[in-house]
Amino acid sequence: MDAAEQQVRQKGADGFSYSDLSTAVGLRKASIHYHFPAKSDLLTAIMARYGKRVMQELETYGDRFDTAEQQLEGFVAFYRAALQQGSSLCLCVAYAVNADGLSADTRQEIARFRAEVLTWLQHRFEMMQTRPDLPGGFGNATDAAAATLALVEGAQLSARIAADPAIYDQATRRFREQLRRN
Amino acid sequence: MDAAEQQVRQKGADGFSYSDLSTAVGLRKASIHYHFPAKSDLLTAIMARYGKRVMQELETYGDRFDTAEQQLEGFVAFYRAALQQGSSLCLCVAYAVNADGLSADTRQEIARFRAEVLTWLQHRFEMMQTRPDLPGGFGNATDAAAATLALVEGAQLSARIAADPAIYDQATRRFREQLRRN
DNA sequence: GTCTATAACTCGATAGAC
DNA sequence: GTCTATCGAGTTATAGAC
Repeated sequence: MDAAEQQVRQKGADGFSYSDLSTAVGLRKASIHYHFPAKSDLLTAIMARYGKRVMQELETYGDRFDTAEQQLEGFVAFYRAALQQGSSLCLCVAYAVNADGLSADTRQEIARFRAEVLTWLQHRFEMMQTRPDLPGGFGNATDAAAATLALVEGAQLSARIAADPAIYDQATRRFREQLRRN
Repeated sequence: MDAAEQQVRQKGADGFSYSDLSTAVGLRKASIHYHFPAKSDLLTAIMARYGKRVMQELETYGDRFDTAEQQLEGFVAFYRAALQQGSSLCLCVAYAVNADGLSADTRQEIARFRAEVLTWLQHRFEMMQTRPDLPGGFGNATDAAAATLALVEGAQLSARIAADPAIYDQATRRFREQLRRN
């Protein structure tokens, strides 16, 4: 599953085959079909595991960072780390383009993960709203959550197309500065 | 090429075949190969035509809108219109996921287009900077341009995954309000 | 320019031995 | 659980008649 996740995030759901995976893990195609009979089973399993892992990571930010601003900074940094050398994307971004070619199960897993991330983001923006003395207003918390997720995912895409992770930093700089100003 | 562009924006570069295209345009596969010998030729031609068309559209905004703010609002609306029913993406977003599977020519065409769009955006933010009396500061113009492109492309992705164009409006609302406040 | 026909290959998936 | 072998379908691309 590690190998499969890597392949999806680098080349998309349609961009790798059981044959590619076979050489990557040193097993034959048929052996992989034993564990994941259909490719959609594999794609769904990867997405479920990915979502669980990411949310577990985000939940630790409450302990590791004092303020909502720092937690949001951590969020931006986490998506930056996912870029690696500029070749890897967040899994649901990698899935997005071929969305209608995915199974209903996979799509549902994607939707569930995105809803959880949006809720997480929204809570952080709500925490900031309870302190109206702060300079950097981010407006409605739900809108701010949607905008933030779009920004980091769009920044990942930009960095990927340019094959330059620094593009991610550039696209998110303004937002990060706004957090620090608070 | 209209049919091919539509297919790419709906299903990605790897998500359609000459066979699909064949039924869409009422010609046989071999006839399409006559015009575009290799698929990469077709993908490059589509990207070049798309980039030219979009930039021509953006250039008209100077006449149609008085202020930089209005032109940027037009930009956000243009990317919203590209979404259609939530099924269609900006062409370079559709290309992005499978970026390393594309030919060097296609990648170069994508890079050229993105550079032109970023320059266009940057100029609008620079126009706004010359009026420091305005409330909504967008910071460094180059950063703002990168952030804006990332935002609208990320918003397209979010709307697409959710199969709901309204998500695009939500993710871009804050930015549009900031423009109107100027 | 468009067609039929087909080459050469890869895809996801299965059968059955071990 | 992993293997060899293979099926049927789909893929890009080409040859050659019209």
